Amino acid sequence: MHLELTPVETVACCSPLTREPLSAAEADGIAPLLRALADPVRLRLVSLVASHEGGEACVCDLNDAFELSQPTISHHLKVLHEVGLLEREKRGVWVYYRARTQALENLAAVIGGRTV
Amino acid sequence: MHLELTPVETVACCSPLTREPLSAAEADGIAPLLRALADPVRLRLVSLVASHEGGEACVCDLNDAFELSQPTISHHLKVLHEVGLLEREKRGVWVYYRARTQALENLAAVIGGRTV
DNA sequence: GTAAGAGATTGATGAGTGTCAATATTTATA
DNA sequence: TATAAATATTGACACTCATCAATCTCTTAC
Repeated sequence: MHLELTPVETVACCSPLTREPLSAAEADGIAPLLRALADPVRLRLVSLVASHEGGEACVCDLNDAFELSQPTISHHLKVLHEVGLLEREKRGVWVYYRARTQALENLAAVIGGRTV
Repeated sequence: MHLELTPVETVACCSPLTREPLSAAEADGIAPLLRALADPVRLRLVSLVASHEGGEACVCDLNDAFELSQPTISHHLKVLHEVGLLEREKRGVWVYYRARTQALENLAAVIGGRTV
């Protein structure tokens, strides 16, 4: 129950980039989402989670997919979670992440010029 | 006639983010495009150009739309051009930029999970 | 309660970036 | 040729960020 809107919640309200000029406020809302995605490791993390069976993936699996330290992966997951692109769920000792596909679709709609 | 592929030319070849895990190479190709878009000013620049009548806009108009110095706008336009999202054309003293909407659509397809 | 494992946090460091003032380049015109 | 206007480039500075080693927190098992 939080009142602060994550960037992901602010993106569903904009018409496509190519239809009419984005307002400064809209751009400020969308940019953090893109910045979160604009890293090769985070792109692959989102892709790994989203395409994983069940739509979710355990951090333990994600760590093995990269030749990066565990804190680094944890940091990237946090960035994606804070911006609202990934959901977190702790089950026992393990943490599972799930992609918000609706958020990705909304973002794509703003960039690509299609209506959702 | 250049042989180097701009990021924008490498993005049309990937299946959606949510369908199968992005390879490291694919992620390296897409990230620069997203990084170019992941700035509020550049987002608005692309939007201004793309939604402008005729699909193109003069730099002189773009400068007036922001309270930023002329070199700063020029810098942002260069970033967008280098990555292949904007095309440049010089006509007389003025320079016109045009958005590569196909590139935006391809990028949106990778993010949003739809096939182009 | 103690040990072990999963994941997050902290602090540090080097690389990258947005911005501006100053300057350069290019084009048109007088 | 000289002058003015439109863009681009350069150099500098503050700030952000990706990464790691070390440490911490939490959960389960013995």
